Amino acid sequence: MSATTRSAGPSLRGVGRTLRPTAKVLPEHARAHNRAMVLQHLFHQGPSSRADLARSTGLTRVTVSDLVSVLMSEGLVEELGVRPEGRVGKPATLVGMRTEDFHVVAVDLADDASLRGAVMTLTGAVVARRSASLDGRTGDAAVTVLEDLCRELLAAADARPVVGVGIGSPGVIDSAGVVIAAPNRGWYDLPLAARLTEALGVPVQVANDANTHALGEYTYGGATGSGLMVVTVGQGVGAGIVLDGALVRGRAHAAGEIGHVTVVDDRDVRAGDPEPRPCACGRAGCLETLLSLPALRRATAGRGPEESGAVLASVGRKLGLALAPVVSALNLAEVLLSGPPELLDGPLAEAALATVRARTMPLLGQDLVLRMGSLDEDGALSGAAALVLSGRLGVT
Amino acid sequence: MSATTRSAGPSLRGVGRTLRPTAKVLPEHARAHNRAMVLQHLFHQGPSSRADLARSTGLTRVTVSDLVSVLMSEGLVEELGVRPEGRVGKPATLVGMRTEDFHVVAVDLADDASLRGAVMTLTGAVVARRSASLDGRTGDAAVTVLEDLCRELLAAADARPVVGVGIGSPGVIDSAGVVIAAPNRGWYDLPLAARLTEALGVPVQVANDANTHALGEYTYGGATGSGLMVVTVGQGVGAGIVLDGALVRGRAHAAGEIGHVTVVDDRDVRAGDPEPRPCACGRAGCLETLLSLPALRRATAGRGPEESGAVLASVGRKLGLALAPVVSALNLAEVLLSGPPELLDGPLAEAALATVRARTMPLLGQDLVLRMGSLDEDGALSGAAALVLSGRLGVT
DNA sequence: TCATGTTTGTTAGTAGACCTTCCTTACTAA
DNA sequence: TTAGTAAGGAAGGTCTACTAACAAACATGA
Repeated sequence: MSATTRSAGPSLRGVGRTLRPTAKVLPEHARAHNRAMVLQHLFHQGPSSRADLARSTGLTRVTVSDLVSVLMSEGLVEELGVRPEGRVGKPATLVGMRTEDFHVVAVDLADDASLRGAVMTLTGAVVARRSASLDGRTGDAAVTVLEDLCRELLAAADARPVVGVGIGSPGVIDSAGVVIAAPNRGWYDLPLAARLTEALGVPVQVANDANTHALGEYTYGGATGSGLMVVTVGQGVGAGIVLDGALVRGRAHAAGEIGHVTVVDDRDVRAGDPEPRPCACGRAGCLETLLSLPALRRATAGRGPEESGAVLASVGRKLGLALAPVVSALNLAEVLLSGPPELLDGPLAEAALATVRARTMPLLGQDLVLRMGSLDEDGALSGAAALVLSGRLGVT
Repeated sequence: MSATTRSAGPSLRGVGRTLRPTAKVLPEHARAHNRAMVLQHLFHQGPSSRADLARSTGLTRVTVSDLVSVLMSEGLVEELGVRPEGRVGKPATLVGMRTEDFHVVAVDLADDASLRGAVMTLTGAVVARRSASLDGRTGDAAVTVLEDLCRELLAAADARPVVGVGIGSPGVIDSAGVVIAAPNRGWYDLPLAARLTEALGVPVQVANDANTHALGEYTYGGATGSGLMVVTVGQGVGAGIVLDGALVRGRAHAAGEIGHVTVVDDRDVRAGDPEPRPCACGRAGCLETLLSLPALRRATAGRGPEESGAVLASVGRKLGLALAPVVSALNLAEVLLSGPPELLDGPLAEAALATVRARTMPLLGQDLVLRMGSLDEDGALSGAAALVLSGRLGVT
């Protein structure tokens, strides 16, 4: 060996205290993945032949045929006859996902006063609506209201099979559907998904409402999966982030809580900003004190369009200030705004985009898309439905 | 059916233009995953019995025995005799990863003037060092210098098998090791990994230096994988982010480019900040104009400790300003600083942490760890080595 | 009109990966 | 000495996806 210096190097043993979250993978998991891939293609590309599916997935025709026959035996997929176009060779028999013959129950808990629910097809079309009033109930009583609403919706599903129940709720919620903390509902460490699954006899998925929104935009809105952030503006301000097709959860399942980032401080006041407003979180100057619906309505109330525009633009700049570091750090492809277009889709969005562009590397800001989400007022429900599609069928 | 309204729902067909990046999974991929899991445990927990491995991985003893015998036939693992402690039952025969009998070649391209390289064991101990001077060469000439350095290092590996070559380079680099753009080296769309793999006959992995740093802290430094950000301070400022054990790449492979987030603008000047300095990127007031090593040295030159402390604290506040939205959006667990401790590990880090805490939700900021990285001056090399471990053996 | 080539979907056989079950080995404890 | 326990290996079974080969059904061109 040539002249060398052998140093100790970083210590290694004992590092093991940080247990890495690895899980075994069996062939059957591979099978489940491939099965989900077939469904995914049928869902997004529409009816296809088995040979088409084989080409898109990279699997052989034999394997695809096998997967399709299983899916057909479960009723999830059906044959639709031969493809009309005349091409050379044996005509293809199309198979399609029976998106209209299965239902999903979706519930939106974002509102403090009432729960909104719907029965939807797998494509997100609303088949029936129901709602329930909370009347100030919290804790267990609120769970009972939710459970009753779910039963009502399940009954309204018209005897069609229900794939699952999806619930978007405010608060911090882990990936198993345990509500760690939802102060407005009085829920703490509540295993909501498990409890409702038990009570209803149907698989129930629960996630944060901003996260379900992001999932909904990804699944139904056609947003890019590599770097998507959805900012939801309602009573509060939240965000959901999808990277590489998966939701970002965060260390304490609290990813996306950007509503309480400080955007107005003493220095801003010295530079000309109005005094920071106190926030429900106990501090002052949070993004939520400017960007939430109540704040926006208060700020624009009684003002003409021009004056309102200026106010909204100034809020947009604050949003851009908070977004710029996130866009830079993650190299996001899309930032979507979800909320009333009359407030968000104008000077506010324009100012936000301009601010982000001005404060990030050209390479990052240039191709960034900042626009309104493609989902309408049922966005929250679509998100809850997407949660079920993702959790139960592997379709995103 | 009860009274229902059937609305159109979000359009679905045609969304398919956004092709989801799904890939088929075969049983052999499951095998590779499980094999990596066994190595992972041996690497981090040290020698274990086959039965131990079976318990940790969830696989059966039979399967683990099979995997271990394959790994032994490849020489990566060896039997170490029976476990000394006397317990009930047949004594366990320990197997261990031969971390000292394999080498990794690591090269750090962060410096503009010279390339630093080392031969390391799998645990990150330096066995030999070599370096090469660029003398202003760029483009193909720079690649030649790099290739020669790699050959020298491979020759210095003392006939022990080299698992691979890891290279951390500035610039935007995709996951296949193609340098999309590295202006300082004059590299654009250069398939560096493929070219060197071909030339050297050894698998070569190339990634952004901030990303390799993050990987190094995760692998060797024992940082948590669920929400880690490493900010590297050198000629410029970069960052690497590890979420759920995987590097964040971003839409254009440019994730982590936080050096050019604006942190000083006209408003800050009105509030008392000095004029924003022009940045190499063409704009002004970027984080890099304050936090890069040249900037920090310039700002503290000729000042006493107290005055320097104040300057460093003000830079730390700016860093905290940029970090707060990222910490909030991702609910990060750890932010590590990499660079000279005499500049970073004092008022600067303290001010950064205080600023982040003050500007984020208590739940998010409270448990956040902001500290110096655990890797020493060889951190860049360890990161490049970790890149090889990750890419070639699946060990992180 | 008829042979030819193409594409589809199925059948049969093979290799890989993990499992369950059962056995031997080797030790501790009573 | 006997019983109990744990480690490791051998045999056999199931599941998964692959390759190879083939029949069916069409378009095309001589």
